[in-house]
Amino acid sequence: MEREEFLQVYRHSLAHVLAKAVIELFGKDNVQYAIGPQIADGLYYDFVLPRAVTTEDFPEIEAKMKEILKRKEDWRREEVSKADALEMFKNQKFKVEIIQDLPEDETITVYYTGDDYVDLCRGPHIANSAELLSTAFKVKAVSSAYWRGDEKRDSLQRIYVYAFPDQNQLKAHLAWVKEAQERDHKKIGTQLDLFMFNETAPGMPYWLPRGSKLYQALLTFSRELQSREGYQEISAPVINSKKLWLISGHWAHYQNNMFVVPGTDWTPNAEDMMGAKPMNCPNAMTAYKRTSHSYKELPIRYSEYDVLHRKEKSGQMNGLFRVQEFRQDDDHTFVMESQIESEIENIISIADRIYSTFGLTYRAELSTRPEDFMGDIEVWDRAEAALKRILDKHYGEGNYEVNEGDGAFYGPKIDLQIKDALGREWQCGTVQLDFQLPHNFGLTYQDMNGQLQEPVVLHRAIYGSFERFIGIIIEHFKGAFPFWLNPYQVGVVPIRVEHNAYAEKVVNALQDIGIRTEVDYADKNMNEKIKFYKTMKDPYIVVVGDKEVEENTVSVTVRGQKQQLHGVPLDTFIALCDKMNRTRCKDLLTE
RNA sequence: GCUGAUAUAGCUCAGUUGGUAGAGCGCAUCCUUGGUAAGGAUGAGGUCGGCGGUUCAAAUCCGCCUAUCAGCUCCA
Repeated sequence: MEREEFLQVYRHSLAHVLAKAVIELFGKDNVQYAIGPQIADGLYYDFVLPRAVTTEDFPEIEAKMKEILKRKEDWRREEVSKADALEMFKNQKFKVEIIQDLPEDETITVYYTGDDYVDLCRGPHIANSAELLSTAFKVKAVSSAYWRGDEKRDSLQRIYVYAFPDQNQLKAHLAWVKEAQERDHKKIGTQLDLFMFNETAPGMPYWLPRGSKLYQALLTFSRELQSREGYQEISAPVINSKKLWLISGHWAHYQNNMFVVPGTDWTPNAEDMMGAKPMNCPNAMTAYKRTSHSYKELPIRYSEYDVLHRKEKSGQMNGLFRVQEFRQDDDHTFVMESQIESEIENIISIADRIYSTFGLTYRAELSTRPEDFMGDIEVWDRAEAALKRILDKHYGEGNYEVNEGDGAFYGPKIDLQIKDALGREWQCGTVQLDFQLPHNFGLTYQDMNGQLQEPVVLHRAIYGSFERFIGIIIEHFKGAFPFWLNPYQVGVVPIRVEHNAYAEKVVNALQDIGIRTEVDYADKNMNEKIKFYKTMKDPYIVVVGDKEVEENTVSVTVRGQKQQLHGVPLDTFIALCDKMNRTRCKDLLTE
């Protein structure tokens, strides 16, 4: 905790130093300074400046900050009235706005750093700049940000600074950043030939032969698990006419994010216009509605892996993390209100099994009723209470976050944030209750008294989207995937062409039990073959030559290990692969 | 969409103040018949993201467009 306080005070104080440095570099009358909070790895400050700051300015800014610290100026706290504060900052539009938003009787504090720089601030701060001399900082980046995060308001230049208590911690952090860059899934994706993009389809990945195999392995895993839990897979049209989107509400609320197909006469907004689906829900409702349902059938779980399209604003795309075409491991479960709790419990247990297979831990977040909610408040209350019971039971009270008022207008939700090997968090899984869509589509079931009731719909995804999830696990595993997931699981290397026949026997035996195997029969140096499979991070590379042919064995090189296993009986190796494949274990077994 | 940046061979990148392109890896052919991450030789491959402009001359300077990256905002 002491370290936390230290970071807060120092980083926050450094933000003032950054602002002071920028003002000195650009001239007091040329700078509007907005706000400068501390963040996870340092701080930032937002400015309006006469020109764009570039990376070439960074050393100068750093030098100026150091120079300011060396002046060892005293920091002075002063309390001022609102009127005084407004007068004091009359040329600073953002400060004026902040002050105006404060209550009339609020005591406003300002901090002086030396006599020539003052900033509106709650504090606390250091007493003298000398206290910052031992800290380590480095300008990280500059980017634009909107005033108060609103794209309709002023665009500001945000200068980010890494800040740590000492050089070693800064160095360690920079090393971490470098590690993250090396794990970049776009880079590894190219190296391993998993996927690509083309200018003609922005944000729509091409899955290449190797990437496709990985994709299919994830799909198979999901299908296996879910079919055992009573999920029934369906597939539905990718484009539907406007009629459907009017019922679901997407035409009114989501049209900007939809790829729209004009009708036969190309008239805008004509009745025969169609839209590519951004979500599976409306078609799942349609499938449910095809017939009448009894309470005895519920829950009905329609899982779906269809391709979805969502139009993004340019500048929003980011490798596989944010795309315009993707597939979710989606499901819509139709339940009675009384079944919500047990159904969600089951979903969480599936999520546990999926995430733990990858060695990913996660954290749950509950989002509750927003102000503009729709439906019956009592149903909301009961549903939220049920969700809390599940979360308390599963994670323990207080071991999950609650975002009050952050739910969707149609129902509360639980989001699952997974944590990767570098400690970064990603939102993947989501479980959302929906009281609205069943109503819009007029869905019903007959209860035991023969009365028509409206089912509740549960939307859920565990990987989230395959695309994003693959991006995450590429970085999590740094491209060295577990055996069951790797595009090719075994690479076979015959030493000379005379060994091709035996190699073929090995390949066939592996393929017979469903092991994805590649082999190079070409008449070339074995080192080249091994090198390629190593580059591709194949978990096992099997070399066969005279000795292996004679003894019916294989020589195995295990990914990430120096020594090889010689004279492994072929049957033993096959059994090993089979075991690893079936158990989906994370580590590569050697015996 | 906004701010900044980038776009040269399949990949990773050079290309100095404007004088129409290079390297390494990869690929092809031949030699080497190899026991675990680069054996040797030769060769193919680029209208320098697209369209305009300035200039005797543009990968290089200017404008517009497209895509991508770092962020902001939003999201799976």
